[in-house]
Amino acid sequence: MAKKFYVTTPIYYPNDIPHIGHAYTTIAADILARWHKIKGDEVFFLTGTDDHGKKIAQAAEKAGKTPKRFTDDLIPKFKNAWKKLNIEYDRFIRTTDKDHEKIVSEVLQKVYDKGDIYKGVYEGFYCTGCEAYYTEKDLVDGKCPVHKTKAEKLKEESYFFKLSKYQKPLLKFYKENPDFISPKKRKQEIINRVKEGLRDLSISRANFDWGIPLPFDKKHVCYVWFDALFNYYSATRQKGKEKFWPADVHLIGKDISWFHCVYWPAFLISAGIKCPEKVFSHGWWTFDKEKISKSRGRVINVDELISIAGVDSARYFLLRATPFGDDGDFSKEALIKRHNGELANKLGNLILRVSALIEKNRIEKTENKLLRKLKVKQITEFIDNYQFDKALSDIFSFIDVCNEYVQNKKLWETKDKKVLFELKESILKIADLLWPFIPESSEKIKKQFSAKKIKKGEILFKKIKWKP
RNA sequence: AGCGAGGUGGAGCAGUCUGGAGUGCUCGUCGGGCCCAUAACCCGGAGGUCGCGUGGUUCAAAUCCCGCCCUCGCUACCA
Repeated sequence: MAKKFYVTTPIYYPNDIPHIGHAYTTIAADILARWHKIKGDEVFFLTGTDDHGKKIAQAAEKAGKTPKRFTDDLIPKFKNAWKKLNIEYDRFIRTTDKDHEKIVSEVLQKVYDKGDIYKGVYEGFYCTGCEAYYTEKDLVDGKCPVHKTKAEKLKEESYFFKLSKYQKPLLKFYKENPDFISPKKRKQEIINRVKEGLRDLSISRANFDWGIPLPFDKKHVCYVWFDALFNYYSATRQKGKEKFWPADVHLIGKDISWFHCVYWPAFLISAGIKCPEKVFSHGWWTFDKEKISKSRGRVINVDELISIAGVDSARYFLLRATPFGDDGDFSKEALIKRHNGELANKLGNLILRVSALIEKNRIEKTENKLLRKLKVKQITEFIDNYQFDKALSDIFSFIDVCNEYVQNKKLWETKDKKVLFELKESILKIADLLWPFIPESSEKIKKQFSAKKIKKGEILFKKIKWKP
């Protein structure tokens, strides 16, 4: 029987422009999904948007639209970005989807009945200019960081989730599931903070209505995290999808690891639902060594990312340049260097020279000794352990071996049919392994090299001229 | 301040968990080869006291332990 594999990205905030950060998580999820498809697993890959919340309601009002209409208009931006990046997700969920709203409502009731939700008072510092609450530490000398006006301390009725009650169950859960928080370096960070104690969490608001109403008090709507996190679960309550829960991995940016590693399992334990297998937090990209900042224009959006060297090169670069989980630096120069040096000079060149030689000569079936030098087992292990950079490094080492092989065997003189066969088969294997990373190019290579008559093809990766 | 991560030839990394000659990779640089191929490919060289203490453990430390310096990240209702 086929194994199941369920991978998710966070649900993104629809008012954003899809940028390198969104793309990174989503590409990684796509790679994992494709990888498991190759292995023959039954795969479910979920992404989507978080449509609720006060900020959206306000932005919609400004635009003169209903919140629903406003978000409807924003969704294509994300769907198009994923299409351009060759992301093959199975479902695009929105927190406004009816099935999701129904599940959240049911779970809220369940957790309420259990006694884990109580009515309390939320205190915060309110800035009229922002029409938003700040925590004390956000304020600068008691003033709003944006408007520099004095923030008012306000109290508001709110429902709270008894997070404090789950400190011990969470610590127990982490102990019993040592790989739940990944990579390792995030684990101790989270555990130490949980050990310091947990405060109950406000999960409702009564001063706006763009959200899911609490089933036991319709004056309140569910506040962001409770609503948003459950998307991962509600997507599996559809007919035929039940078997996918619990998720095999939630891919997230390290900024939201606290919510996924603490709130999320606490909610699930309370609701009596199984917890996901793993939450993997990847690192952040800086841009030319500077922190990405929207206000200073230091952000790479998806269109820019693709325009530099194409989709496959962008996908390749993001996963090759930095260990998944560490921070990385993005620059146009670094991307072009990888594109030229690795995809064009090594892989592209190999494809071209071998296809040209085969076109002019013939191949003859033989035992493939060359292929033994490809460390398939090692590469498999790397990908299964989210070490994409190392997997790619090993695949490209084998490409080097192939280029050496052509050279050492002086193929253009000997025209050895058996050696050409070995190369052909090896290239097909390389294409298979690279498919999750660079699907478009991989499919072209496979088509070219499995044809009856192999011909010298188009250049796959054109070199890009670059002057720093 | 607390917690976490990192400091390896000119640049970027791997190697550290499970100690074994400073090993490896990419870029750059110098020299050679080849001409099938995208001025691509292949071979070889130069270049590092592996942040510091000339600290501890050990036959042996980039790797384990201690101290210090520097850089970066996280510190909760903010998606």
